[in-house]
Amino acid sequence: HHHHLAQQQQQQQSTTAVPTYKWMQVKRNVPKPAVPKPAPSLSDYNTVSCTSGGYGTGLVSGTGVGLGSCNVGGGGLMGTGTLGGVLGGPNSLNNTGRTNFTNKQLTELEKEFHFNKYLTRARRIEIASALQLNETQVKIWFQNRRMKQKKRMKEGLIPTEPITNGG
Amino acid sequence: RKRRNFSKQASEILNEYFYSHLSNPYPSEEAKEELARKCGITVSQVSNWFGNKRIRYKKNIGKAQEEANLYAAKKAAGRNTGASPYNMGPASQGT
DNA sequence: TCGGCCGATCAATCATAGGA
DNA sequence: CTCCTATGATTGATCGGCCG
Repeated sequence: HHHHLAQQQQQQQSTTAVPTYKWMQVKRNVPKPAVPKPAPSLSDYNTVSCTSGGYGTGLVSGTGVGLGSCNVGGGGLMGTGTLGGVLGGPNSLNNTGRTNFTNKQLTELEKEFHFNKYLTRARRIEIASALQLNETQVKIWFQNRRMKQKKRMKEGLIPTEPITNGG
Repeated sequence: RKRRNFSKQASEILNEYFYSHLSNPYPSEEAKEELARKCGITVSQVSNWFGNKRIRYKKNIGKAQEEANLYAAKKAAGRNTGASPYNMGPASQGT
């Protein structure tokens, strides 16, 4: 019940032709598909090509797409983080822009999570810096983590460790 | 850990709901609970199923999905003469 | 008005089950 | 048994709504 409207685009009478509904056209602001830069210049790395606009018929839920396209090189929150690691960061960005958290990073994050489920600005900065992640990355990770634990509680009432029942 | 495919019956129920609400295949929490009960799976599994279904349907728009639609459409039409299995509120559908 | 959180969802991917 | 596809689960990241 949010960005999805059961709005019919076209109602075809023929049974073989299915109408295209809004939800089928919903395209999300997919993260930046990594930076295909085999020859990263040591100086002019400022030219971050973001896929701003240009979705054509795509129904990007975003409001006035243009700035939120790139999750990296943004502003405010992520100061030195730079998710995409424009400077050739050690992060494991996937071809799709999805960050591959390393075991170490996950371990640290989990450890912190056990310490406290919520982070403070200061704490976040520390962790982000320590793990070489974006502040946003850390924030989102905790966000997802909380939701995950909540889900676990709902199903098996067992926080952490999805023990496989032997039944 | 071994993943188990849902029973034929469960898949049937889920598909019936999906294609019966193709215009808005976003079951409400309540509907999910109902589906979960009828399918013998958890609500999360129902959510996963719909999530996968929606995404995969989109990836096949123009292929065989339309055919699948036909399958359920007919089915729903015939069975709805009495107690329709889609009595659950979809997700803020209609007014 | 802005940043953080929640709940739901997306989109890509992993690992396995099932069919030829 | 092997190769390929279908399918359930996982998860980083996005969307809209709400709150201080």
